[in-house]
Amino acid sequence: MPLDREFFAAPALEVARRLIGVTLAYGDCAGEIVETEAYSGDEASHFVTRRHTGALMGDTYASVYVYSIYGMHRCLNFTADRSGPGAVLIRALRPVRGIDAMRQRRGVTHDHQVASGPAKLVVALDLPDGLTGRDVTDVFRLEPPTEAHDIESGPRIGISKARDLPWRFHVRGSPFVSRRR
DNA sequence: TGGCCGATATGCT
DNA sequence: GCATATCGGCCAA
Repeated sequence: MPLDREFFAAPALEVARRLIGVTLAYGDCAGEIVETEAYSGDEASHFVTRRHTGALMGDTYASVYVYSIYGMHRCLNFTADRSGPGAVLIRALRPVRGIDAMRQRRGVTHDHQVASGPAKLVVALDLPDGLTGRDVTDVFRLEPPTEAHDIESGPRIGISKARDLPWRFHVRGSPFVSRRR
């Protein structure tokens, strides 16, 4: 049974934690989510720093939110929280299906470099423009974990504000997570 | 309308 | 470890 919209109605922190171990499928490709970050109304959140485009975080849950950064990268989020601003950034996947195609699009040889970063996974999955605002469950298929994972949390990566909040989650010891700076 | 900044990735030292 | 590519979104003016 795939996850439904209501999975995303919970606060972003809870959704971020619960997405670890979920298998994300798009087209012929799929990967297990091994790293996420939660954003809500905090100072690092696009709800604050991109008030117009980030309004989606307050207006919706279970919507796709893709943003671009540094002119050349795009990152995938799912909005969350039915009663407040929330989104979860998908930061890394362990490739599961369509691995050859993903390797080729990324121009890498090893599985652990295919989707070990938020912008990398967008390239690996070959996500098109125009997904923002679409219903998550219409675009992706999300299968819940079959096993429990050892989940570690820590500060979010690449932000200058609210660095103290431990809102990043990842599978402890996984070689498929993004590398810390 | 211009200038600044960023939830990044990569390649070089 | 550090520079840098490259541009959308934001706000001040």
